[in-house]
Amino acid sequence: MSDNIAVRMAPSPSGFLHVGAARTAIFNYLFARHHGGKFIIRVEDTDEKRSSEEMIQAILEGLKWMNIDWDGEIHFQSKRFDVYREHALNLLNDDKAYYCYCTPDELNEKRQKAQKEKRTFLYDRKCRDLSDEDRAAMDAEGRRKVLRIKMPIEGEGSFDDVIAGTLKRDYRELDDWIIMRPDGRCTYNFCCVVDDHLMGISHVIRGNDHITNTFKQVVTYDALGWKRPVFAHIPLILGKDKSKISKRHGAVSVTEYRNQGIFPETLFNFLSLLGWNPGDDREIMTRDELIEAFRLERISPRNAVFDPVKLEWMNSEYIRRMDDNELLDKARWSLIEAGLTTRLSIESHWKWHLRVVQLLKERVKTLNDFPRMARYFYTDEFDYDEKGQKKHFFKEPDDSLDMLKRFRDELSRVGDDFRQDEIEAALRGLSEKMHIKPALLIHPTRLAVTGMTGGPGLFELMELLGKEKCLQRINRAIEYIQQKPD
RNA sequence: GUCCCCAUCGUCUAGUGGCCCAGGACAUCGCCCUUUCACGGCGAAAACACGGGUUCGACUCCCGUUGGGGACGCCA
Repeated sequence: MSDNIAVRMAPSPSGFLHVGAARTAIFNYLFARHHGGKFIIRVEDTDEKRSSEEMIQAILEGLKWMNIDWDGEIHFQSKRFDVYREHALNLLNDDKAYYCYCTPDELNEKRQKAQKEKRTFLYDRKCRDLSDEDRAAMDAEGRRKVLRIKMPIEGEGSFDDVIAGTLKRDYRELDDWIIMRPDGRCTYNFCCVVDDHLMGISHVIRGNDHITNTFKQVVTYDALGWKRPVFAHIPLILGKDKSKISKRHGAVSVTEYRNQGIFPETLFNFLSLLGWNPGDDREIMTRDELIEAFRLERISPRNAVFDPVKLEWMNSEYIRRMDDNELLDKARWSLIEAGLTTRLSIESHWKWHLRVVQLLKERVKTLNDFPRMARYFYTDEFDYDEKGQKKHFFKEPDDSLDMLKRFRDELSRVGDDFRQDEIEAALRGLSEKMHIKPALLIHPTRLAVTGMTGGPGLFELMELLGKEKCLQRINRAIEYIQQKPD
């Protein structure tokens, strides 16, 4: 019923997938899938100076990582100049465009003059009404020429936008812009119209920084006798200081979030909720739920600030809901990369590593938190937390030493399978004998065994570490306290 | 500067004239749970930018001010 729905993402090759572009892609994707329409990718590389294969690959990789799939082949505008030229020339034949012989230098001079006089620069249409003789003379001189479209000189242009409503603009603020360069390559605004029409794009969903372009583009549709698509200009993503998000705001490319240990599902979910909401209180939503709920009309017209803190929270929600085995499968790489373990170890001792992940699952926000918080499971090389040692080792060093030594001796009597209930019984038994609260024993022990003041339950953590490791680390702490001159 | 857009808690937002002395989420702060850290539970603080209208009644409609953003290329 809606098989005539088609949308596109039109990235210009910038070298990486920006979160703003990613969110535009997501909205297009969600809209297409909701309606069972097509989602096309068209690379806007008409300016070959600024394009390269690597840059395009980076963008495509970002999309693939977020599992955003597109329909059909990827289109490259750089391969379609002939098509654009043909339509540009049609406009010339229909007297809806004309050749302009003004040089960039002349134009720049006028532009600067206008700037100095605090006027908006608009092309003065010097060449719009050149006579055939004038043109012939210029051509005879071999002067370079561009093709400009004839925009209405006065009156009001307008178009309907799903998000912003009816937008109007006085034609006196728009000039006859260039549609084709001297070498026959057409420019963005023109190529965009031609492609959107030829590719059957029904809805143009893009950033609202394109609104000015749209006034130019709708005139082009009309001049070509083509039906306008539906426009939906989505608000921009802002940084913390409320200016358009950029590198100085921290991470802007999806790759950076991947490197920070954020799941693609999280970023997808988070970005889809920036400027849009399903109309109820849901926030953690599966892709299918998002597709089902997505409505263009519910996109807010307001710019939105990107909040990385909420992104991390959302990621922690995904972690907690994830199956343990799957989580280990994802976390293993950061553990390996941090040099804490090896692929072989994880594969051959899956159950043990799985236990590590289970103990940390409730406490991490990103995949990168695993190596940080699991260090002591993998290596003896860790320092004691600064505040922790002051409080649990050196506040009453003699007491700490006494407790640690007595607990060590209790522990050595626990069976070699070192079950957590037995460890706990040993500790609580000792605390009773000493007439002290268990916590007084627990804190120094935790610090001795993990170097940290927080973490998973002490007894389950010790069981996983094993008897030998625990005794060894407690002894090490005892020496550490004895050696430290106070 | 000109033009366009926007304006609810710090942030993301709900709200389309009475249901709102404004609801949810993140963050913050308390309390509970607890060996710690988290999780979880309960609770607190926190917003309709301002000024005029319209209306019996405005967060919701209109105008203006202020603030913010964007666009002003032979870039996309």
